[in-house]
Amino acid sequence: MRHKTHQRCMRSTLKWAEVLCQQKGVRLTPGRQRVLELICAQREPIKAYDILRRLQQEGYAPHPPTVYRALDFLLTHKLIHRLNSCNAYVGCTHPRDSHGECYFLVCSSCGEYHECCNDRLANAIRRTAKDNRFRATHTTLEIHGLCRVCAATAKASRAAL
Amino acid sequence: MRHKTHQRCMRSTLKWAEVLCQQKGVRLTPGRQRVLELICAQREPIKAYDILRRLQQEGYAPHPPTVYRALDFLLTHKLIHRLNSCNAYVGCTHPRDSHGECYFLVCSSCGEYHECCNDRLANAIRRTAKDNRFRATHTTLEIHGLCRVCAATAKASRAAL
DNA sequence: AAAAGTTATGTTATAGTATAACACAAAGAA
DNA sequence: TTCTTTGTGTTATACTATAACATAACTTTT
Repeated sequence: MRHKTHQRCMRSTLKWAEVLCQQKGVRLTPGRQRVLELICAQREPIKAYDILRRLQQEGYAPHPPTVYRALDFLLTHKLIHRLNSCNAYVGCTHPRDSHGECYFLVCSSCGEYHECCNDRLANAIRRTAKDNRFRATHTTLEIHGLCRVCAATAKASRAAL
Repeated sequence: MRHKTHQRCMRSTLKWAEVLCQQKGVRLTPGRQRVLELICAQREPIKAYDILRRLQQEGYAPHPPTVYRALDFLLTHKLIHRLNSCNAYVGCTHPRDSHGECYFLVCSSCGEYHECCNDRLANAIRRTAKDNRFRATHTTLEIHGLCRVCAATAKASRAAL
């Protein structure tokens, strides 16, 4: 399967954000949009206070609550996700899809993330919940390790020793 | 499948901690042991600063680093786990087992947690990593929702309306 | 037992993450 | 317009975690 490039996904997310907010009758204010842009411009998860610092560099100097409010809004509408294991935020790479749960691969070396919301995981989670008579509402699944590129690099540098 | 009671698991963890540390030649100091006891005495995840407050009530008044060091030690030796989605710590309910990854069910209503480290989940994660040529090292998996008891209660109270 | 080395704890300070509460402003509805 | 709702500004503070350095306790060697 071919993936869209990160850039294309992210342009698409920004475009989609407008459409979605229009549809839902909620407001994608300049502040919210700018936060979404910053998040989407990165291939790596970004932290709330890093967003804050970027905005300050731009001359727009919000306080923490402003940023967290924008994050809450974007999370609510599933335009971004929060990685609990990193205290960081990522742009959703498939914001148009009917949102089930989102699962993530995160590279410990280069920091890149990749959404991996497949049925096998979803089923395993659903069945685990069922076996425990547990009514699942939300799942955090974050797989850390080395992405294919960094794994290859690591292997090469071990071989060179 | 029958589960051991929480209490029994936890007495077992405390006992095992001594044996394990003996085997590994590391020291289960009074402070570390006390932190482990506090964590194991709870059916719910407990937060670092709650541990701190409890210890202060006991007259032993450590500063945050002391508690976090104890937590690090216990995490390292897999006597406890950290729930990233809660910023909280739980006692391991199967500390003797050769430790693969641990996955959790956490009840949003009563707070109880349950480890659910089954092969289906492990396989789904392994295959997802493989499909993405990702070398996984550590996974956070925390399923939130209602445990069987709270789900039943919720259902009953809806019916009563 | 003394000295030296290692591991653990105490202490101070501070970094990093997030929200409560209230005032004000902007946008939409009556 | 006036009212209502929604969003932002601002201050203050709560919560989570660690760096850095001093001291103490335990181990090993002499």
